[in-house]
Amino acid sequence: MAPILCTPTSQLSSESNAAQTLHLLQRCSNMEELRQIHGQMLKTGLILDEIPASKLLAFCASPNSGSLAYARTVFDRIFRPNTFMWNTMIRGYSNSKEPEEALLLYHHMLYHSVPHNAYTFPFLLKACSSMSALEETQQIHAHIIKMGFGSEIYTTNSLLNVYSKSGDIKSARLLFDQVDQRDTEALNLFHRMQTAGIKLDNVALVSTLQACADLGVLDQGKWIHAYIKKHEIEIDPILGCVLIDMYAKCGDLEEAIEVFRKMEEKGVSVWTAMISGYAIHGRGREALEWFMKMQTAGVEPNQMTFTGILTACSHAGLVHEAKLLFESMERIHGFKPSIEHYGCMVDLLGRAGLLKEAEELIENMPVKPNAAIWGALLNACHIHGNLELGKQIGKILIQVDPGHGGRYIHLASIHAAAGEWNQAARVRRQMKEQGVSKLPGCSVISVNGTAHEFLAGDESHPQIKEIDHMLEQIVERLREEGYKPKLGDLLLDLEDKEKETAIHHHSEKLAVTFGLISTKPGMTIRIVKNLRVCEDCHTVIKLISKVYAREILMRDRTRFHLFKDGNCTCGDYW
DNA sequence: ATAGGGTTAG
Repeated sequence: MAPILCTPTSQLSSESNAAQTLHLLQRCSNMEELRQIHGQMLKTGLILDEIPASKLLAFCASPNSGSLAYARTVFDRIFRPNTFMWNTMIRGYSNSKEPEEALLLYHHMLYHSVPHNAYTFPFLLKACSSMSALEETQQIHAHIIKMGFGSEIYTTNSLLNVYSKSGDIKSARLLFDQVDQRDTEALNLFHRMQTAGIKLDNVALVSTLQACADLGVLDQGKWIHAYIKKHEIEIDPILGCVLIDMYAKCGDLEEAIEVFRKMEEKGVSVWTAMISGYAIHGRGREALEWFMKMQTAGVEPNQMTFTGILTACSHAGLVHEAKLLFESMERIHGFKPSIEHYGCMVDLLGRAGLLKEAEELIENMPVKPNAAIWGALLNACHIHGNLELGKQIGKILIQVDPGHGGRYIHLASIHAAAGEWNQAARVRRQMKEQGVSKLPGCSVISVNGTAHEFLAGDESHPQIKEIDHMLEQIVERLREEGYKPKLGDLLLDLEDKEKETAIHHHSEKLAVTFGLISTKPGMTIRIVKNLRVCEDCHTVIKLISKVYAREILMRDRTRFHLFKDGNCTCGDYW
């Protein structure tokens, strides 16, 4: 069949015919009818008319009609589809299971020099967002600027959304790397949006704040809060919730409380965000107070509130209180505990050393245990040196979760702690054979608004010489205080001396050391680590907090540690 | 014809 060239005014179709077909298309409700209309259009030549053809396409490609393939056959036969038609197809694929097809269409569109309009990019970026295509997003971003859509509100909000959402840290990093590299796209985006007088609305702000919370970048978060105040944006319940969460996760609970205080409508989710905030800071007693205050204020807790409060109890070792709450969930509030709640309880019992009880809970609970449940128990075995059970659980976990590097590392270090070096090596081999890699530990410290990132053994920092020198001094000084490096479960095939060197160059030690050289005495050092803090580092940082009279606030994978006068708020359980 | 919202166990 010959390709069809649509024209705005087709000679072949009478006006009344066109009007009638449009009417039919508008009322069309299923594919069968549509096929008939399509047939008629082909017969009468109306398919050559741009508007009816566009409508036909839009119907086929709309998300709920579910006949994208049909739309494609129609589209492919049109000789020179107009911008609307291209957009329609891109939109269709962006909502489909093959969003990459949207990108391909976009390439064709570029190739054929079809002009873009304001609708093109939001559809395209949606496709990027659903496939986490960060590199493509950057390229498209460049096109957006080049083609002059850089200040179009839908387009910029879509961009912001992809950047803050695609692939957890990577994307958001791009947004916030501006601290280091002033030229990154995202900073430009923010700047351009501001200079163009574009206001970020609540929804855009929510995603941006979430990125801040994930990364723990307090400065950025504050900047956005300031933006909200400056533009007098109303803090609705969701924005408030995320703002509180951001402050809590960035280590500034006091500011979270301020936000809470100023909010007019305090629903259960806002209270829950506060309670969860106290939880990750290990401030369990206060979390309980808030939990009570909430109910006094007439707000009923929901399932998530219980997750929050049980986590708070867990991190603070409040076993008795947690048991009462757990029991009251169903009896008083009518909630059946979910797997998350059981997870909290297993974690809580395990941390408290009540391994037997934790195991019993798992056996008797009405839901099938998942990887998180076993993970909590495994962690407890590790903390309390229950090697036998630990090895058992470790094996189960590797079966349940074979692609998760952390599981192998955990099991291997349990073997190592038992002095079973061969076994430890075997687990590591197994991990290698499975092609599983360990997520590298990474610590970030912000100094004067600049983020400095350290990996273990990282030599790339411009001041690395100074840091190394200081680190040596620190270790010397701490040895005088009785510090001995804990090499016990270090898994490298190295001599002790080399192991020491390795352990002393863990990312968190590098970050703390850098903090000591680059901030004024007495200033709190703030660090965010992507994994759990290592045991030796935990000991060293406690000592540093005493010897160098510094407060060090560190967020690791699970919670905050506030090191002060030689102690840590986690009470050495984490 | 347009994009995008929330707090939760390990």
